[in-house]
Amino acid sequence: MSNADQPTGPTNFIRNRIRKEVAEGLHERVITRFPPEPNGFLHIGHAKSIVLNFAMAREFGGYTNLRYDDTNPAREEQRYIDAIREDVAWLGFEWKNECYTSDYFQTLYEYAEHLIEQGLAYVDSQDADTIRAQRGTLTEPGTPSPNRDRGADENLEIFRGMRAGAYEDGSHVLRAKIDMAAPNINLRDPVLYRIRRARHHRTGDDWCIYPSYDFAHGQSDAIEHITHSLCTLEFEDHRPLYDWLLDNLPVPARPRQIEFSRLNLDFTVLSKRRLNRLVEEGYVDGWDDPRLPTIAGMRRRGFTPESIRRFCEEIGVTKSESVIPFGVLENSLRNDLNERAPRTMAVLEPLKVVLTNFPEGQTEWLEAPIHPQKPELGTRSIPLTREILVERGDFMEEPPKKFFRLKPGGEVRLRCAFIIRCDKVIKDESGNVLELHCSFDPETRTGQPGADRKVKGTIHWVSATESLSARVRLYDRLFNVPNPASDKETDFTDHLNPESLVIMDGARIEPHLAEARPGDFFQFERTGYFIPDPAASPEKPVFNRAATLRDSWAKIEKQLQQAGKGRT
RNA sequence: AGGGAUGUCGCCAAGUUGGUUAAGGCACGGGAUUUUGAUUCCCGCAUUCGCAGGUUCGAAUCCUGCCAUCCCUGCCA
Repeated sequence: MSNADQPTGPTNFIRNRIRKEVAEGLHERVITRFPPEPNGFLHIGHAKSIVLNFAMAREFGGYTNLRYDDTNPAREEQRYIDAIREDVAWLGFEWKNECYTSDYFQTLYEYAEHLIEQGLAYVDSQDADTIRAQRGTLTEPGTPSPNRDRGADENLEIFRGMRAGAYEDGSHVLRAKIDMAAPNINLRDPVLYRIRRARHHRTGDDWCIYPSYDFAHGQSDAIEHITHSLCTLEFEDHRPLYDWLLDNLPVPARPRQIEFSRLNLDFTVLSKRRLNRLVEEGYVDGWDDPRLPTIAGMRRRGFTPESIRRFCEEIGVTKSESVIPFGVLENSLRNDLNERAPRTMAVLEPLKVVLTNFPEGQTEWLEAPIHPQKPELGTRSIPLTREILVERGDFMEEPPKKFFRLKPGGEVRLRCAFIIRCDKVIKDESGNVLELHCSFDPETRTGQPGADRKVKGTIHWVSATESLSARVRLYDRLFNVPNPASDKETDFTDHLNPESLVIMDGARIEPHLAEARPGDFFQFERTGYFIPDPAASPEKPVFNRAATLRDSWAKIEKQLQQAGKGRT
């Protein structure tokens, strides 16, 4: 899998700008970077950034680096690095270099000394609270630190002492000397370095001072000769600082930062903080829970890399904040899997049907197409027996109008088999339907001349004796409100959907599904797209539902219900 | 004394050197095909571009003012 097998996406302001710059000869090639902080798993919002970064570089003859932005050892871990690497690769992208901001710690340190020597940075020996209080407010300017005019030599001496470990955590910071009255708060002498005795996952105890994001990011971009540093809108205010640092440091290249709006999806959360809480507090089963919008979760849910990439291209890249309906994501999966998924039948909530005119003890093997629109994909064999199972929901004793499935005295087609008529409903003493007695019409058997007789409905089924039992996990949206994080009064976890996971242990599947392996995907006809769970085994098949099929009957049913309510 | 952004159909989003009929996708409504109420296929869906003025033969595109929303006061990224 290479970066190149993606089609060029629709036009957007970044692509247009780069195209123009390239046309003007500003760049020989475009080099981008994807810079996650390894403090959590990647989610669909990151995918948007990944797709953008790789697309721009690919389109303009360059490459993309994967750069771990690891400047805060207190929050970063190796396991996240590994997960991120796996996810980017799984999405289908090949980065040129695997980089770490920590690779540049020495250079960054030298840049800091350079700034001090130029009189553009100073050591502040006040505590965090004091510095915060002096920063001013949104409408009032800050006040200068008493250390602001410390001489370069003294600054250098203390800074070297900081690096050497001579001082306590928090006793000094290095600050840029810009403008305490700047309307942009990021320019009010931002902190560049802090003392932090924490073991770094890569550099160990080599350093006890660490650069801030602002001091690290632009310089790292320059070191890697990144031409376009694409990031999200909240960094827009940082761009003047990004530029100030690059303008005042002897960097080897001059990258430009361009901001775009981050992805929002309804009925879920896309902040690492909240995702982390869901995982840490046990609301979900780890970072790869299929209900999570993490790449790992979506992979386990059954999303394909293709569908995620397509989604990211469909939604576009702009600077306006937008919320994409979750259904758009599901749709891109459906579009992909509709083309590629082999068809099979599974009955989630079985109801026994006895075919009274079918010989007892006989198993007949039928050939069913793997894909109705693609006969070249061949057929599969499915066993038919006297006793079969159909979906409980496909039978109604007193159906509403337009119910085209099984009802007493009614006819329906068994997919890939023949038309049956419901002759008798067997119930227990409390009125629960136990089984149905049906007779089939041999003339209508698939392949027979009578097979084209029309009936309104076709239902799926499985042999009662030859099918396999399986566990099926049905996933639904994690939250029951469109924007769970919007409400300031309640915690977002209050909006968790209690039915986001429904486990069906009595499902029955076609026998060939015993051979299903991780990486396979299927359409269970009429019910949805499913994949084998990685934890499943041939002895105990488990399937996860990635998405339902579009269901216009559900829509009609809803309308009927509402119409009924309206009348009373 | 604030600064930075954004506002085109229910949701995304093209379109911005002003040029006449405002792409496309999703959703929605209608119809056809269908042994998945799936898929596929037709048709419909903004006299209008946050609002109000102005410039112009002509404005979503230029100017002025206003309104709404988002981001910024971590030694997080």
